[in-house]
Amino acid sequence: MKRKITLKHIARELDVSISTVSKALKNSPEISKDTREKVQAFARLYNYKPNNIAISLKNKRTRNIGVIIPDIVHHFFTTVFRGIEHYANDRGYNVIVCVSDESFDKEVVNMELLANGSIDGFIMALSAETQQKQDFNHLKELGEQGIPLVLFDRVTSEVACDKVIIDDQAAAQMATQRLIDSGKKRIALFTTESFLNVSAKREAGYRRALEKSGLGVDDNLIIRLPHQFEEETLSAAFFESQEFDAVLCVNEIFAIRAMRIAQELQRDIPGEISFIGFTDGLLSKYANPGLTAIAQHGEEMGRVAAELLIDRVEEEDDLEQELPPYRTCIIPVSLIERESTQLAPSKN
Amino acid sequence: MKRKITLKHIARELDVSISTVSKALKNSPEISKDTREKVQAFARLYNYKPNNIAISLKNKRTRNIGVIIPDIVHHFFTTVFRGIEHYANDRGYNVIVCVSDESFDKEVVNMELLANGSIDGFIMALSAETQQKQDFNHLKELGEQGIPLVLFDRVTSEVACDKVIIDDQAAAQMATQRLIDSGKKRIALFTTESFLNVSAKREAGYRRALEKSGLGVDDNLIIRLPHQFEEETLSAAFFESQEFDAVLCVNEIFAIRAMRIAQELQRDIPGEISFIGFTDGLLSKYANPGLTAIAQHGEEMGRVAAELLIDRVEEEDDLEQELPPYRTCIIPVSLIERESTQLAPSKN
DNA sequence: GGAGATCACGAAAACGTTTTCGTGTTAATA
DNA sequence: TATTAACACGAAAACGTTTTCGTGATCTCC
Repeated sequence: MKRKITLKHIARELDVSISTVSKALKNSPEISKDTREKVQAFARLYNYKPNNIAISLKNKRTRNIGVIIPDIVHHFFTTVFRGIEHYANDRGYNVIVCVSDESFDKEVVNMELLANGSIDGFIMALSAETQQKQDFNHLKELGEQGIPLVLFDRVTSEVACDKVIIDDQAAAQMATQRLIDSGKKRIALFTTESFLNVSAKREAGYRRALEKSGLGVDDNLIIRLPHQFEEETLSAAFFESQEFDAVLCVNEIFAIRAMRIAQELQRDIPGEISFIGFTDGLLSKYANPGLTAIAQHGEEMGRVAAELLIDRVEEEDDLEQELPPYRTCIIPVSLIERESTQLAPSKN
Repeated sequence: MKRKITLKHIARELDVSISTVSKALKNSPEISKDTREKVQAFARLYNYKPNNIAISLKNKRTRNIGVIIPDIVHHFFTTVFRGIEHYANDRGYNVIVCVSDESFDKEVVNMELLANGSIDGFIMALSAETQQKQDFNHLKELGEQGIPLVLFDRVTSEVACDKVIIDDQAAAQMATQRLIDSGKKRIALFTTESFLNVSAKREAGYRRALEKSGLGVDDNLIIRLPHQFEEETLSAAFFESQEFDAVLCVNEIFAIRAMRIAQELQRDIPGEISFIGFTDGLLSKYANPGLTAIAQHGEEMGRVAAELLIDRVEEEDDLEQELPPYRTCIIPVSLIERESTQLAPSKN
């Protein structure tokens, strides 16, 4: 087992000083051509690679970024993650992931662990519990410590930092409007408890579209399902007690389950009932019939988030160059039409 | 912006030495009760947290583990990842993820980057390209450098290390046998190019079941689809040119697509054709009809992989305690029955 | 009251780099 | 030939810890 070789070994072997080796490897003009070549040849021969940890300690920069997400087995988050990872890698950064499991405590613990030198900045989406508690002290502290933070998707106006979101309200309004345009009159909304920021905004957009079009909102058509979805919660009963001709769902699972119940009740899709779901994931694509979905372009979101973060991390190196103000990027959504709807062509 | 406080700051402030502070914080009996309490109070007040990087440099242990997977937007891999992450966190480790995108080069580059001090060991599944090239030098080098490695799912016998797999052959054989037991006589196999280790093994299991039961293998019933699945590849033509009454698919997507074609051709599922797919993911669960699937228990796989790795990492600390031999853990699969089959009760 | 033990603490090396600031040698210049 | 400049390199500090070892001061015991 050949141990890793260090500058010190090379120096001793070649009978020069550590500083000379270090400079020679960086091609410093301070070192003679002869010595440089000798050192570089030796280094290559023994496959010398500098120790990342030592460099991090010296530079106070790790080239690691911390990503904290509520769940990893979740199509949207993994999509964002892929965007982050690709962009970060291209700029020479590695990604450390922690999963909060929607728990406030795990979020705090994980962040504190990483904040002590392991990373140069954070990218995260708030856990459900954090949004419920509205406790953001751990995030505010980052600011005081000078650790950059980018929030995506699940954000809060309580903390000042860069953000990347979609315009949930506009997206929901657009989708609802498209259903209205296609002739639907009674549109239901399947959503979650409203402490989730995104759900609240989507509901607002849904309401707005109905009001603007003069159809008005019937609160009986809005049903709120628990965040941790249980199969029985969404039952056929609702389909039989209420009349509606379209459904907007704040996520894929709700939509898929709802479609299945409709099929069991022999309702025609999209004729009798149309369905649109948020988040264009695997389920939407492979459902039968295919589910019309609002694509959030997670990969693009991740790319932008990583770019904002790394830019800020690297700007901080230039001491006292004043930092740009915090930005909020809005990633445009798009509506992917499939068989669960029969929409008129878009006006745009 | 209050900068992070260090041992040196505390020492200066309290007019003691750095060593005293360090020991006091660790409750060393060498330090008087008075001094300990004074130091600890001060540290708490200023929220002192030791710098991870400095500790890593000192201990030559980072408490990070590197995970390299071919794709993150992939249900099975994220499931494994969740198992790794949870277990690692419980033991005080963080996880750095890199995605190889099924590319040999990215796999090598990412590993080299992390191997220079950033991590204590690797957990990985081979990229498709690596399996195709059969080039494992980057993995063998890890061994020489004394960096522990655990391979899962996509493994190779070429490198000596701990491994976690499912018994793909036995699983495929079991599933095929169950189809036979339920009265099916002509069972098709939808698989990928065979350079993927797992596909090859699953095919072997399929063949074995058919041969043992005396049905024999009809090579016309085996179709090989490209790994990067294109919609058109799997067409109705096959359904019309061949007669078969069941299909075993090496992944979910193939199965879902196949079911859909069968439905379009008005074939009754499971009456006329039954379907079983490998990997029990979201699609299997939410398909209509639900897809009977072979569950690989990714989370358990991840847990075991992380345990093997961390055990080995920590054993290496005890110098010259001889290391245990490499182990291969086989995670049992289970068959999740849904509506795409009508199986007789299992014999076990 | 002196020998040895115990106590409480500090100095310094070490981990592997980078970087600043010498310094001795050689070459160019007046 | 004396002065300076350029050159090529080394010593040492620094990043923030941990840990070994040394050392004064106090205490115990005969």
